[in-house]
Amino acid sequence: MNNIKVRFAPSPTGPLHIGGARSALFNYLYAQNRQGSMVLRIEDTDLERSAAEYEQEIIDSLTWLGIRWQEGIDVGGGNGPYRQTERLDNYNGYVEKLIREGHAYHCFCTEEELEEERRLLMEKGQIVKYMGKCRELSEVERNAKREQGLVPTVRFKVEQNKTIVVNDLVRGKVVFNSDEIGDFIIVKSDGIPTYNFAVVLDDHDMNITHVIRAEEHLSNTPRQLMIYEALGFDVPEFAHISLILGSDRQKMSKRHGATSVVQYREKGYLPEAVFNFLALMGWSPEGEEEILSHDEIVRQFSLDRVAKNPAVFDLDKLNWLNAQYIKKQSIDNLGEMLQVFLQKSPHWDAVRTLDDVSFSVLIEALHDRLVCLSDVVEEIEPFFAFPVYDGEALEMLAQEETRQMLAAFLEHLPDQLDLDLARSFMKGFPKSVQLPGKKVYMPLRIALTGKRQGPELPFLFTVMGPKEVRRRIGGVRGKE
RNA sequence: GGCCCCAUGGUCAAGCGGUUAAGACACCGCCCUUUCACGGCGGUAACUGGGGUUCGAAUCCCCAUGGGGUCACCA
Repeated sequence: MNNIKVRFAPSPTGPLHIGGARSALFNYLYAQNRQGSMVLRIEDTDLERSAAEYEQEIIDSLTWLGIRWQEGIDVGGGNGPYRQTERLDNYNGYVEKLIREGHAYHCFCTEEELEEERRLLMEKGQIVKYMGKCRELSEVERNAKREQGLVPTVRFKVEQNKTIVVNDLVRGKVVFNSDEIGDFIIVKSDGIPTYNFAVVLDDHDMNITHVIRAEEHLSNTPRQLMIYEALGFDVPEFAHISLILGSDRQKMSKRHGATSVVQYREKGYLPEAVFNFLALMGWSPEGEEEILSHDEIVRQFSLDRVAKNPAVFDLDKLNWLNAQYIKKQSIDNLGEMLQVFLQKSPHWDAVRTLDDVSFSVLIEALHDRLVCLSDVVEEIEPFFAFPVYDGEALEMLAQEETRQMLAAFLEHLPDQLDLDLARSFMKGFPKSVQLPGKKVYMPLRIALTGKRQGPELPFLFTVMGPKEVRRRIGGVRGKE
């Protein structure tokens, strides 16, 4: 055990996003690979948008994915509390220190004033930033403002013309100049610290050694670095991983379809598949094998192999991976996993009354056909839905040849069927009626299901049982 | 718009000065299968452009172009 410590620090303003999950995953993988630990911290300083229910949902999503942490909101640890709104007392000392040492000051500018300033700068084509109106306010002036009822924010005083270098583990040196950055707010007028401030304090107080987060935070990093310096903190390592984009190369958002982890969970994606898939978004293993177990990914993970370019979310590939993971499941296991989806089927009553053997056969028939678990609802249709015949189907069934074949079939069909029996029977039947397979299989399939495609006939027979098979074929023959 | 990041097939990506420029998904074809799917085999398809550096550049540098991010009392 070394002292490597990472954190995932979501704000509970919505369900866990695919991109957030990927950030969490990379943190987790890095920590696991290096025998370090991980912290889950909730950044809920946006009182407006944060909601308690999302906190639990995020925890559930991470847990579902198989991501674990050693310290955090739900498991505790020696650096708590892990919810920023519960850490307010921790921040005060730092604010006072910054003000005392001239690194920060109270600002009484109103929203309207700030907006006006921005508008003016925009018009003049200058850099839009806070110009430091309240920077040199005297104590007398400040008291006057307070008496007017103005509640101040606290701004960090940005030293001008300083070069700030972010040493990024995936991007290398990234250079910024402080002139582009205006004095920024570190404590809001409601007394709550802003993200850029709280994140530094918490990462420091929690002994975070590696900050692995999405690239959208890269431009914020110089601000944070200035705070680290003003407070005399050691700076952690940074790694900014690029974003996940939608198919139109824009940042993933709701209009790109399912973007939250729960949505994939509900659709019936396996956590192992999503885990594997997310790992492959921006990271690549050394070998050619891309289907990798949790342990294998942990073993191989390294920030050196994290790509710098953004990645378009590839649903096709996720689908393929998920199908692969489904195929790996044993029949029993798959049957178990399918229960909750099966219950949503209109044929649930029929499914639940199946005996164990027939149920296994049903699952075996579906095993290689499912992309995600929810597909099962559609895939079991041929087994249970009463056939509906279209014109083409009726035409085939009306042929004399077909009618005779079906009559013969009914005669030969055993009264007891298991999968092996059904297979051998189907293999031998065409010969026994001296017909080519072509004249037998497709008409039978159509008679039974009304469809030209679907599971193999022996599966159909076995799950339906001889009685139901007779009933359906009898029904067809009744149609004159 | 300023600043920052990025740039290899449709997508994910390997490559880190000398390769016939991997592999995966998707797509197409063939095979297996008297259905569809699964599976097997094969195929189409890429270094954004222009300048340098170098004996030699997908790899290094510069510019252009394109895409993305960020400039909040959001994180």
